[in-house]
Amino acid sequence: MAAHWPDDIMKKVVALCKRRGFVFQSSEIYDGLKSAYDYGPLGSELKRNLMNEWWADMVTTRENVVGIDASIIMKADVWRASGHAAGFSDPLVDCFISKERFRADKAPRPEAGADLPILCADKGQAKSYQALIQKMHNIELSRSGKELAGLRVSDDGKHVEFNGTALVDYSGYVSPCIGSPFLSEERSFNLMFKTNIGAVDPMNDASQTLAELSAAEDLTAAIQERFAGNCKRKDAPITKALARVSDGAVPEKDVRAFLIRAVIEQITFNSTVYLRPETAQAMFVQFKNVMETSGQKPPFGIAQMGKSFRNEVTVEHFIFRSCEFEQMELEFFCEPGTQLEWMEYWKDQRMNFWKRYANYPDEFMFRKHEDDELAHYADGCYDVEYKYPWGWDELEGIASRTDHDLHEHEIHSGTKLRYVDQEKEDPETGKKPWSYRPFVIEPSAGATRGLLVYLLDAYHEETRTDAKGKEVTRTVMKFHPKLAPIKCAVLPLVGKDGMPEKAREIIASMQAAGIPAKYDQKGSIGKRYAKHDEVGTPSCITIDGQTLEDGTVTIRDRDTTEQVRITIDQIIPRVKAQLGL
RNA sequence: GCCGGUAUAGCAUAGUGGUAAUGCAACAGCCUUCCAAGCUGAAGACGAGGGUUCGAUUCCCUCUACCGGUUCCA
Repeated sequence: MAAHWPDDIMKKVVALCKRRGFVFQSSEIYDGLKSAYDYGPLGSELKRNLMNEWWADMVTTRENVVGIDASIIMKADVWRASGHAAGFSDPLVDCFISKERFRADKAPRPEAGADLPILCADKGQAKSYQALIQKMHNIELSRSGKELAGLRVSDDGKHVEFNGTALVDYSGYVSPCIGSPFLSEERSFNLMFKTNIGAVDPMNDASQTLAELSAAEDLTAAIQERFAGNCKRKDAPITKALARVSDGAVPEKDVRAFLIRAVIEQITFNSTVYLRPETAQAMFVQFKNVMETSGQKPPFGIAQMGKSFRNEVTVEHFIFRSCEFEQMELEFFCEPGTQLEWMEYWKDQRMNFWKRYANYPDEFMFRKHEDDELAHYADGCYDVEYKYPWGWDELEGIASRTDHDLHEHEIHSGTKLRYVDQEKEDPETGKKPWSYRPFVIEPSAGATRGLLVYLLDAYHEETRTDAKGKEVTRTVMKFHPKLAPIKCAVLPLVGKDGMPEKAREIIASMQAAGIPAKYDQKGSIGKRYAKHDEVGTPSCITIDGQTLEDGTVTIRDRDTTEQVRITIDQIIPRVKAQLGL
């Protein structure tokens, strides 16, 4: 944990966010909505500042990167091509004993005839699991320390046995945590937010159709009759479902529910759209349009910032992992063979970016993905990690995705997604021109995670002794001036003697110079300083009696609390310099 | 999801089977010449639903949300 943090840093940051209007819980007056957050007056400024910095760094200061702003609602075909519709529907399984939830495809797979020891965390847990299994299956496993023995996979691999008697069906795997074979059915993980486009709710049609079909004696025949037209299409949900049923792939008891589900899917098929689970796909899908209209050619990038939506297995740590989040992504298209050099380049660029605005740059690091951790199409991936209060965790992923995405969209859409290089020879044929699908480097950052990182990085508590000898704590958010939601506060020392008027005058001149300055007259001067420390305002200008006499003001630094007296015409250049304008 | 914990005003704490107190903050005003000063005033809460009860914020159940663990991602 960083030295500048108190123990309960998360609690304090969350409280400050609410108290000062950075982040509120969504739908709070209706009891709140899980894992959704609203950014208040200061939070929306902070987020906008961060995202503007990213956009400036990635797009407006580079000749070979252009931006897009795509629709959040995208056609289902996009997600079938990207693999999100299928590949992300990971089969999840619950262990009835330990209650853990895990991915079936990642679980250990003891073979036929193997013993199935259940390994618990400690003796107490072993005892309670032993009792639970006895209650559920009426068997007593032998316990040795924290291990329970007696179960094995039958020789044909179909059952879990105890003393030669089949107890339950064997799923082919056991739970990763304790090795239990007492598991629920596989259920797919609903990654994407699905919705329907169109003014008429497709559920009207679905319920009507189901009411008619469910009256039929032979459901399969009734479906075939009702969907005769759709059944001719091989990729129609109803066609696939009927085929699975006739293959016997669906257990008898589940057939009816399975078919009813397929009917609903068929009816909603054409109106189904998804909220994007990542901003990346639009950049692949619009690759051709963007390249042709912007005059770009590889190496070049398409950048996008915006919201994405995922149903998470678990949401946690405030805004760190939420269902609705905001991304800042670049897809950088380059010549095949040059991708790893570009990855090194973007790694540096991105790490420099995060460190630039941080008080503690050493709390960022790279983590290289091991080969077995990489997606099958990727040929390299680094995460930028931050040292959160709960440990190192991800902030940005920089992946080398080969030409996988463009390739998939070529296949699914039938549109060529290539660049034709007139100057170069195709390495395979040796002939000009070279038509290739660019390889892609993808630096994909979480904007809302970045926000959390800088909230944590900025949070400081300083204890000092006040005039009465009492210990007081100063909470100060040491935001980088570029990120600070309020850039400068102008404070009349007291609300009379022409000080407010003078302050308003100064604010008007600052705003005319492009500095968003805020007026604040509420409460004593000390309170106002404390409040602006807490929201991270880098400097406060104070108008006092002397201002009216000689045209000087004091300017106070947030981090040191030191004040210097300057003339009014020095204010703008000084504040501008601090903001890097 | 699951396990454990929590839920009283914006925040922090009281308290009670007969609907709630205090401090800070916020708001209006007065006063105030540099680091959360003072005075006055007004406002604001028992997370939601159900049950037991004459009566529930308090006891019971359910739900919702949050925090900590467990697993997927930006």
